[in-house]
Amino acid sequence: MAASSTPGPPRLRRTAGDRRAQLVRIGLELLPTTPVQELTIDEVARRAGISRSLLFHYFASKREYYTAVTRAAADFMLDHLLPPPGTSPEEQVTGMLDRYVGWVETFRESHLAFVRGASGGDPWVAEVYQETRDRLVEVALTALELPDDARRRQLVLAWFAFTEDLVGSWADEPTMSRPELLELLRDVLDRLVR
Amino acid sequence: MAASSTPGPPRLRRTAGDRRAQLVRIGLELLPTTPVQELTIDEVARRAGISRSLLFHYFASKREYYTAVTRAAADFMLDHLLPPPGTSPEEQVTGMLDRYVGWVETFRESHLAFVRGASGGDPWVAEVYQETRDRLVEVALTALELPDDARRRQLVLAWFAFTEDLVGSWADEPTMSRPELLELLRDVLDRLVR
DNA sequence: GTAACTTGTTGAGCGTTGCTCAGCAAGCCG
DNA sequence: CGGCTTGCTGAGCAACGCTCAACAAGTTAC
Repeated sequence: MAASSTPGPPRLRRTAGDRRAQLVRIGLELLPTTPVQELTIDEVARRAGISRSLLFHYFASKREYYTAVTRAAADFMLDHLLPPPGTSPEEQVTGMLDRYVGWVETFRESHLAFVRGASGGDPWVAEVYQETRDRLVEVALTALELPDDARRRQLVLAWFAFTEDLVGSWADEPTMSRPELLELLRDVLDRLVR
Repeated sequence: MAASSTPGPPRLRRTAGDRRAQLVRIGLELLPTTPVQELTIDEVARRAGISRSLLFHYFASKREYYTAVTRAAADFMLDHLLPPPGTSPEEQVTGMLDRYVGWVETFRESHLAFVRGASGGDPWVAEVYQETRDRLVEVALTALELPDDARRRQLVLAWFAFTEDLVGSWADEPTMSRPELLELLRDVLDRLVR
């Protein structure tokens, strides 16, 4: 009734790809302020200007939706961190470390949201996160020119946890200079894997 | 109607304290299998053999309930980890480390659930977790006989993240002996705070 | 013993949210 | 024009958090 008397904005019809991309993008925009799993379908649909039902047309469940959002966030981060081709191993390590600190400084909220969402209990999200970390460990060990055994993997992964935590609190309250921080992190890593 | 024809178990009336304790205990039992925030009032009430309404009589909201459960879990862990009075500083440090590794080995699932719930997005739960860690940092720095400045705090907290991660994956796949693990952790901590 | 009072306890019901389904409507082809 | 695909919606269900008025099991006062 209201619809026929108030035509409203002309119904916009998008291609499947466009719509999916838009929905994921909205999820990414909401990430900094909302834990992934607490994104409400209602809110996302409202922002996209579509009905709840349509979202379920593209994502079979809420979980599938926020997993897609998480994956997009992970890919975004990987793109930012992975070393450009053709750099020396040493440059790769220092470069990644530097970019990682920069990343946390710049996308503080988003990064926290990602890390949190990851350990926040949902196995699907955790898996995406684990894949991302595994990928980074692989790249790091290659750049360090060290063999990739189980023990070293564990140590580098734990060092990631250390780094995430330290850079996070350091960004809140800088208790040392940026170069000092980078050197400390690098130093801990070196001692661990050798 | 059904109630009058089927008297069922005689309605048990408990004191307020008993009831609260029972509800928190049920929450703790559910913790290993369920992220705190996903505990459903229905499930808890069903296990306690009471109506949903009664739970809301004791806890004003679901959040208040699972925060109480989290706090109980944190207290439980602190009781286990804190050094007994009258031990030397050195014994305190090694003892806590040893007990912590044992803790993760024994209560693997529960501990993961606690850590996860903590970083899982809810500020209230995160606060309980932060208080717990702060408390541990304080004790650790005292035992190490080192001053308690902002920088050292950050480093010890980050070392906790490192330790949690490493002990967790080590428990899954032991890539070194237990004494080696303890020595490595202690070594990293020593180097960091000195 | 019973009336008054406190308080542990419940059932009915509301609003929100994840999810389903039957069907409308916009573009494309014959 | 008729038929087809497919983006899209509205109504509605089930589960969940939460409220509220009222009941009933103990306890105290007379």
